[in-house]
Amino acid sequence: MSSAADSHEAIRSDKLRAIAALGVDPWGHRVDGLMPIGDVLKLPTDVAEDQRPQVKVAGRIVLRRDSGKVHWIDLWDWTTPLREGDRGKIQVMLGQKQVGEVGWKLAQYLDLGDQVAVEGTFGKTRMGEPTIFAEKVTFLGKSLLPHPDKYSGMQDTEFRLRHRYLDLIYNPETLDRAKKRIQIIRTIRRYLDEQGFLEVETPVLHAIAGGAAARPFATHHNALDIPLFQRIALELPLKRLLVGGMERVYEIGRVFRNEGISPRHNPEFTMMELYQAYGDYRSMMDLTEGLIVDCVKALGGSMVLPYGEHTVDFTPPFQRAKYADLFREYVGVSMEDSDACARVAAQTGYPTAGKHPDVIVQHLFEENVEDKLIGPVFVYDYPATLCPLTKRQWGNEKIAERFELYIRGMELANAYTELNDPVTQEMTFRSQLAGLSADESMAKMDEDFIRALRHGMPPAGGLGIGIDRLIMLLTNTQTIRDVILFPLLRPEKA
RNA sequence: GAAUGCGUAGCUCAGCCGGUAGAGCAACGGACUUUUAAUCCGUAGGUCCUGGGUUCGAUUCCCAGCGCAUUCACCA
Repeated sequence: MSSAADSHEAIRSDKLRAIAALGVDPWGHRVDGLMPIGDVLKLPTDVAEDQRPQVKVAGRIVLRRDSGKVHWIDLWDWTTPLREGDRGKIQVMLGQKQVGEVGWKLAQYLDLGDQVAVEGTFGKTRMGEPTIFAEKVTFLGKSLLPHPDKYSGMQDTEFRLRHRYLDLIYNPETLDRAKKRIQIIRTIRRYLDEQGFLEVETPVLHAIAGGAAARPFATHHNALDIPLFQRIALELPLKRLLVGGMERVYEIGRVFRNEGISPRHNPEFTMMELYQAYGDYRSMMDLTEGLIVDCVKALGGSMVLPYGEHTVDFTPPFQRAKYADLFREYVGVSMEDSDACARVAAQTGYPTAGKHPDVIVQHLFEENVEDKLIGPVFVYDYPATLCPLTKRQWGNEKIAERFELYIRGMELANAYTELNDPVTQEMTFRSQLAGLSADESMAKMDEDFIRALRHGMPPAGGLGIGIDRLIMLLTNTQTIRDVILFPLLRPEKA
């Protein structure tokens, strides 16, 4: 006997043919009048046998017990998380006398992973288990490959990511997170819509990948014979819309950065950016707080959510702290004292020669402050040179009107009073370009954007939120790959 | 990109200080009309990630490669 002839797949294929030989389509067809299994499980079971309600459900066979003239299968559909206590699925009894001749033959060919619909009465067994006593079985689809272990499920990270469809079935957290993600994004849309923002769609393919300092993915348009880049930010097109009089706009969309992969970085991720005419970074703080509080509420109620070994308290108002104050507190010197900063940086081995003082300040901030920011805390008033798209404070050119929202050391939101002065904007673009190495400086100067600003952009506040990281935080997920259904993996070898 | 760890049956995992491998579940055959990770009897299932090296002999030791994970680097 060769192993191939004996394989799970071969055996299941044989069963599939046997099912077809019964005159039953092994790939199923439309079924009407189905009830969600979650709803059936809520029906009362303590009724007399002749009073049992008639039900009809469809789902996947996740467990099977065969005891002679009666088979028991556990059916699962997406309305009930698998493995949650013993109510994660519904038990179905297939009795030889009850399901008819074809139904009984069919029962002999059922495997874990197959999909069936059953009709029957709903009650409980002698042992008190809620059960559908099947009168009719309809075959809906064969699983030609065996499913994961019914008890241990799937543990291997790579296996889970490469078989997300199985992960969704056997690890309830996966489906739960996917649902929560949808709910959070829906909440953001509702919140912004209520505030009068318009959701817009801007191009993914850019001739110039601007709006952030990141390496883009490059592609090529054949008919025009031009290089194109996938967007790395939403900012520049949205601000053009501000110039065009669209006073409150936002976009929730995928951006792409050709950089490393880590528990917090996926090459494509989802960003929300919004721009509000006549606002500033302080109006963005209020809006951000309201938005996140709404998302937390949408998930169920508690304002204190677990994250890893810690908790995060989202009860408003969030703390607000000046960058310079935090800097002095944790670094021990004033960020305006360039010599002192350089000295502290040099002590830790950081090369300071030729670096702009603000770059050194930023380094020290990242090293000494960021991971202390348990938050939620709005850090505001940044050193200006770090923020090329941000308006400077009126009367203090060294300070940029910007904040970042930190929670558990993660940057969750980033907002500015937008720079609407085309002359300053062009200057900061150019000075930034001058500091970039050759491969980083690819076509970042967006002349058309400057031209748009010359036509007059209203003063405005702008906000960006990394949606994936927000969802990580709100769903207690430690890796971005688990809030994205299909994170990038190296392709399997053939 | 670097360091470390991991890769064994469909799944979850043992094991081998070098003598070509085991368990539970799944599968196959049989018994059982109220089971609950059903139980009982029996059977089969493996390129021990890939390629080299050392050795009489490598799944085990060594080297290289591939994949994944963690940490770091990169990353507004």
